[in-house]
Amino acid sequence: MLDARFIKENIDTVKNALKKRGYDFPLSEFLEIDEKRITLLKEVEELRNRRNIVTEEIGRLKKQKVDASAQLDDMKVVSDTIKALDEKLKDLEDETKAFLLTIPNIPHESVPTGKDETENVEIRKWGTPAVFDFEPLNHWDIAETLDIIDFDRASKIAGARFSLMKGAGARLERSLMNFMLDTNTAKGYTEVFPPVLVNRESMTATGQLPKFEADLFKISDPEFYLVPTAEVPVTNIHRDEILKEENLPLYYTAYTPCFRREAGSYGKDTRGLIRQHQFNKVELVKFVKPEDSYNELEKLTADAEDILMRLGLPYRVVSLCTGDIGFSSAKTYDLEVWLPGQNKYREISSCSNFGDFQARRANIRFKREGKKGTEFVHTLNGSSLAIGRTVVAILENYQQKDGSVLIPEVLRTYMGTDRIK
RNA sequence: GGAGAGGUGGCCGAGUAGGUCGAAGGCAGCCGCCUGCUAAGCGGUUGUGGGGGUUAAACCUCACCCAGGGUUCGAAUCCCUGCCUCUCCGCCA
Repeated sequence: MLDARFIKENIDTVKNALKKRGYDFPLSEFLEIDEKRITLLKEVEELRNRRNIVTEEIGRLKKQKVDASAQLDDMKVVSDTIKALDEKLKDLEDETKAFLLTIPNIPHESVPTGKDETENVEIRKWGTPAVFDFEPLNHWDIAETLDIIDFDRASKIAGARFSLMKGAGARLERSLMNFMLDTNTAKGYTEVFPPVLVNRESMTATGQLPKFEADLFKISDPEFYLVPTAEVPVTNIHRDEILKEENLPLYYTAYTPCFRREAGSYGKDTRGLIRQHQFNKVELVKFVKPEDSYNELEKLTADAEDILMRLGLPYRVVSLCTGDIGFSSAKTYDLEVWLPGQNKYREISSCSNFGDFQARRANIRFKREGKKGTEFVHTLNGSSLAIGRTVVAILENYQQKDGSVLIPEVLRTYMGTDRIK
């Protein structure tokens, strides 16, 4: 969420930023409503002030047993007026709030301008895609041969876009979880294991709601949303809190399953593990001081990259352009891992700095020592990594001519073997 | 699922026959004083958000005693709804 006052004072900046994103908002309409709101607010407050004064007087008069019926009658009218104006005011407040909640974040100046994913900019590459002396297979073919993922039975149990990991496949999934969490906690991230059903407020705080309801699984009676990423519950850990400066930055890492409707992706990645309704992910989340957030984004991205390096998986880092970054994000780096089965790089992690956008929605502030007042923190997060896609990458990059798959060094103690065959 | 109790400031904890309560008191924190140092003691001070105001302050004002409604000239205090916490019974991994 952007600050209403910031919008008012920087109308052109906001307009341009949103245009770069491909959004066109009736900002002047917003300003009009907001101005009405302020005018009405002043009016109501003045009436309240008067009521407070007279009401006090009535108290005094009554105590002295003096007749106060004139004041009483007066205030009855004033109170009715306040009530009426309050209703109007609430409408205007709701309107401005609803408006603010649907305006995306302003991209950072370093974000490349572009209309869609074709204009994202490659920042760096790591590793060299292996050269195979045979035709590399897709991960689902490898998995079928090794009997470690059962897609047919998964669709019997649940439906399309679900998977049943089995034997070494299930173990690989679990090994990756543990490897990632262990690596992250060794770097100072605090491990948390949060709820994966959350309330509406939490989804609104991180920006999934109100705009992207269609992407979410929801249950009713009682109402809960299934988290599409650990970002949601972990960022909400500190919702409505005032943090101490000395405690910043805060680093968290969390494993959670993630649930996504994948509405509108019919026909895309229908086979295999790439796009599932339920997948596992280890996430990194940071709460930092505003002046540190872009440096922290680089460090967070490096921490996510480190997982890929340790696994020996070739990847590249892409800076998403203004037309492709997410709604809440001010800047995003995607990590794309090399997939021999598809002969291309595919997203495996997304690392973002949200600036104060989520913090304002979630009301997460901090207090500087010796300064009065509070400021919003900056929030960041990134996957380290999406586990399903990491399984895909390992199967495809480490496949051998005989159909077996080598296990990356760092996973062998977790897997209890150096090869799946 | 059934039966009860409760939600007040950073924390503890007063305050319910409605009025001068943003809220006693204590603790913690901050600033002074005192003291050889520390402790104790003494005095003062310390919430958040909005609107206005100022170069910036000061300052003025509105709101906030879980949340949302209601009654009333006036609500932390009364009524309703919701959320959360706790205790007992039942059920359950």
